Amino acid sequence: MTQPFTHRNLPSLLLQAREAVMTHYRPGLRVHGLSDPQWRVLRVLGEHGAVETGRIAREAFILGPSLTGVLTRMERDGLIARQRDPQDQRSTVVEATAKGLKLVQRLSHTIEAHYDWLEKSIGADKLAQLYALLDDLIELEQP
Amino acid sequence: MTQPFTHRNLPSLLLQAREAVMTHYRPGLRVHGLSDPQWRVLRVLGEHGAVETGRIAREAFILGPSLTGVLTRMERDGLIARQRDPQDQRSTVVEATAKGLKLVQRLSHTIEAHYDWLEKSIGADKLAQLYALLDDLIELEQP
DNA sequence: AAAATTTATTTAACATATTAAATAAAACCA
DNA sequence: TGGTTTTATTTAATATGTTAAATAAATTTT
Repeated sequence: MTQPFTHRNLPSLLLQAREAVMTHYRPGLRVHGLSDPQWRVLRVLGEHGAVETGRIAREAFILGPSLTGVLTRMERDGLIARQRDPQDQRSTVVEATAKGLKLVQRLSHTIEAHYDWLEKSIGADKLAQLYALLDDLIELEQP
Repeated sequence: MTQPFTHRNLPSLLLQAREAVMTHYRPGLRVHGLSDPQWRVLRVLGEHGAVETGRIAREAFILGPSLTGVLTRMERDGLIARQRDPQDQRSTVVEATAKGLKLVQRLSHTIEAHYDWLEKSIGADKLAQLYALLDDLIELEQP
C-alpha cells in the first residue's frame, strides 16, 4: 500500500495551522507561567467577570474533568478564586483575582498586536475569508 | 473589563473546526479501539511502510516523549512491531503488523467516504479555498 | 413529602502533551 | 585513536485530555 489517501488531511492541516498561530503568542503566555488552557480560562473571566465552571468549560473548550485540575492549579497560583453559588450549591463560581486580571489586561495587548501582525502577514481579506470558512465548518450539522 | 478583545479568536476557531471534522470520523476510530494519535501513526505507516520513530513523530505531529508511550501501547495491542535499525543502533524502525495494516485499509475507505460527504456539505470549491488558506497560515515565517 | 430524575461538578483510571534531563550510539575532530 | 560533539530516543515530572462512574444538590414526579 503506497498512497491509500487521495485527499488532503484536513484535521492535521487544522492542527498545524493552529500550531503556527500559537507559536507566535505562546511564548508570551509562558513568560507569565501560563499554559494554553489556563489562558483560555483567564480570557473567559476577563470577558465575563464571575462565571460558573460549566460556562467556562463551554467557552474555553475544556472538558469538565480536565477543568477541575486546571482551576485547582490556577487557584494554587493565585490567579483565580472559587466559591459555591449560594443560590445553587451544586454550581461553583470562579472569579479572577487582581493578579489574574492584571495578567489578562497585559496579555490582551500582546494578543491584539499579534492579530495586527497576522492581518498584515496574510492580509485582512484572507483572514476574513478564513473566519467565514471555519464558521462554515463548525456549523456543519453533527449527525 | 467587558470586551478587551476586538478580533475573532483564531486558535479557538481552528480548534473548534478540527473538532467539528473529527466528530464525524472519530467514532469510526473508536469502534476499532484507536485513539487520534494512534490513527495518525497508523496512517503514516500505511503511507510509507517501515518508518523510523523520528519521522513518525514529524509526520504524525507527535512529540518524541509522547510517541514513546503511544508506540508502547500500540505494540501491546498488536498493531505495530518495533526493532532497532541494524545500520544505526540509535534509531528504531516501526512497522505495522498484519492486523494494523488491515485496520488502515478498512479505515481509509471510511475516511475517503467522509471527505466525499464533506465536499458535498460545504462544497469542493470552499474546501479547496480552505486548504489554500490553511497552507498560507502554516507557511507564515516563524520569527 | 418521599422517591425518582436531572443537573453540576468531582473522582478515578488511563492516555497523551510538554519540558528538561538522561542515555546511548554515531559522527566529528584534534 | 581518544575525546568531544551531535543525533535518536527514552525517562522523569508535571499538566491536560478522555470516558465512565461517583457525589451531591436541585428539580420533577407520584
